[in-house]
Amino acid sequence: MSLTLQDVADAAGVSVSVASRSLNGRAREYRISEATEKTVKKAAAKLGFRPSQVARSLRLKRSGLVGVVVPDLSNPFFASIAREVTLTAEHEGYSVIVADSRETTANEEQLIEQLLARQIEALVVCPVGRRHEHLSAIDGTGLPVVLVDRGFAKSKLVQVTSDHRCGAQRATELLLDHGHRSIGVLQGLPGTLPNDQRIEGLREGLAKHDIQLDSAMIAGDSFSEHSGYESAKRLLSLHPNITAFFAFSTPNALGALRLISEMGLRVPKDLSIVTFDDIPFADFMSVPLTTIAQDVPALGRTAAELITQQLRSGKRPRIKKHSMKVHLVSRDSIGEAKR
Amino acid sequence: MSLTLQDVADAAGVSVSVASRSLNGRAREYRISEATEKTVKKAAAKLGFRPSQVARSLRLKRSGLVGVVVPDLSNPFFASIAREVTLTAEHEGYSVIVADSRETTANEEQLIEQLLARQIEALVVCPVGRRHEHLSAIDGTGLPVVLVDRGFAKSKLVQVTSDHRCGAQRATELLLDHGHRSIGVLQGLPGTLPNDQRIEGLREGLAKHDIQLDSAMIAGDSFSEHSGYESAKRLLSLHPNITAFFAFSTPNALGALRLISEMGLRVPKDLSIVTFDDIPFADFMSVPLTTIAQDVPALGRTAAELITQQLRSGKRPRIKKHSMKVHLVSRDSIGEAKR
DNA sequence: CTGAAAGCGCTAACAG
DNA sequence: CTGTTAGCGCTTTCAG
Repeated sequence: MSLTLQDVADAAGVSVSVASRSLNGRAREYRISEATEKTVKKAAAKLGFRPSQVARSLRLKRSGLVGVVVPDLSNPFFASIAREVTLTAEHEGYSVIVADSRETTANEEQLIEQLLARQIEALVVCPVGRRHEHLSAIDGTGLPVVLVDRGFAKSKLVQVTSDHRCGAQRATELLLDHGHRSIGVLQGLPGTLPNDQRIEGLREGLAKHDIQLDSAMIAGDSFSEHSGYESAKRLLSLHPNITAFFAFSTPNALGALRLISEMGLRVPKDLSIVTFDDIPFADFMSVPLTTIAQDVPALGRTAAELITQQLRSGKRPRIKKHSMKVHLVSRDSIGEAKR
Repeated sequence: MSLTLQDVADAAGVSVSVASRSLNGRAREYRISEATEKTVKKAAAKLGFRPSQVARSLRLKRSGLVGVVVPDLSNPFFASIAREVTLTAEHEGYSVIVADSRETTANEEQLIEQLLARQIEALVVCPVGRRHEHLSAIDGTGLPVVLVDRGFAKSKLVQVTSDHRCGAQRATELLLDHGHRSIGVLQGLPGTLPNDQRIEGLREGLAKHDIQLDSAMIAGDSFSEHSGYESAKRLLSLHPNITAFFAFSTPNALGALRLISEMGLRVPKDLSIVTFDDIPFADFMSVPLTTIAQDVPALGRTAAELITQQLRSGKRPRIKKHSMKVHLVSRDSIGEAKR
């Protein structure tokens, strides 16, 4: 099959050790004559020698592999995170194995198991759900683990998430500033950190204006368009006086938008809407959505940095929870509340 | 560090060979007593033994790794392809290493080199550019290689692409049927198969109506929004009688759209537009773009199937070029040409 | 039915 | 300056 170091050594007329040392740029260290080094390198090049990383991994006990687990790689949000990790990993001489958990924790666990068997040196995961025992267990092992996006409030894991609380607060205040007092909230998956932190921000935003959070105004069970549509429908029928929606994800908002247009209403004339996340092509939308945009590449980049730091230093980062700034993108989906 | 088979063997009071055989479900084959098998499995479970894939790979000369190289993982198109490959690979017990070539062939070559060093068993790549010698070389090695999206007309590589020609032909005829005779073409990267096949389809569509392709009506040098904007601008100034644009990618179309709105014109009243590809959220756009949509998951799935077939049979597929159907998504960006 | 031992391709002591 | 050799963790002949 493929060439081995022995072949190169033979071709160069040296021993494997010399060949190994020459090719690994350690000729100096071992005081190998420049001539020999050249010969070896030339032989390797001529033969098209490609050292086996697996043999290397076994010997060095370093696989040079980083695992990335996301719930859905076709979602631009996760793809972007995976990309950032991949780019820095490549830069650092690592390769990335990506795994797609298809939004289920069982898969997530199983895939991580596989990754560990492959001797990955670090793991970044965008967890699916609310359980994290399996992740904590790995972290306890000493393997660097970084969580992205979905974190867990009460865990010592290293995690990087957007500042959902602050973002939600701003969104809320924005609506309040436009006179909205009856705000329908289209939430995502309850129990996840992003969702719950946004609720928290919402509560704080309202509190600033001395308004109590009314849980009857919250609906939704996932970050999907379907959930947005159904929740908007339900809220609107229960509370016809609603003047604005706060959607926790763009799909949620899109669902609401669909309902609104089906009802023959207009945004922002009849109903206002603000949403979390941002989508590509937002500028070309018929309803230019005002959103709280996450800096997705920053999430990925920070995770990657956290990983490389640990890989290099062998030490855990001091700070466990990393919060990425969000920013308001004002478009045109918020109008003045009618009284 | 982590446990070895020896540890399990010790714990179970057997030899490594028996341990290995028991855990690999080959107890029967080796006529190991059920009792011993159970003991071993129990011991392994209790210790939390995880066999080292790298040692296994070395011994078996099978890494269980598939390489995927894309130009930009954050692009939903490529992310979706990567996902499909990942899902089937996972299903087949393989893991996927993804690499992001950042749209340059030099990176692509280098990353593939790394993947080969990792002893990948198959490679799927969405090539960046126009060169393919490096890919053909690998293919010659016997390693299964499948190209997706950007193919190469004159190469014996296995490739799966959309039926760009047929799609372009339909788009062209659609425009012609609406009376458009002066059509500006916003092309992508010339020299790539998708681009050139679309030109071909365009030519055929026109030919059916006895119209000659006028290369002066074609502009553009990449699949980017910038190229779309600039090309539309140039074409419109050179040929003010243009009544419709045929954009080769959604970004190209978006660029044109931006120019059109800057000029205070309306789609489809003043100008019609049809585009290739499809974007998520297209239904929510202010200009509902009529497009020729590719079946992106199908591209990825087919590539994955082609790979698994080869992995299983060890044989090259008979058919090299695989063409995926495209379909017309009629929205509302084409109007009747004014005369 | 079970065990000893070789060897996958590489690196690093150790010995010249 | 260079070569010999052990061994990373696993599977698989080959001998019992």
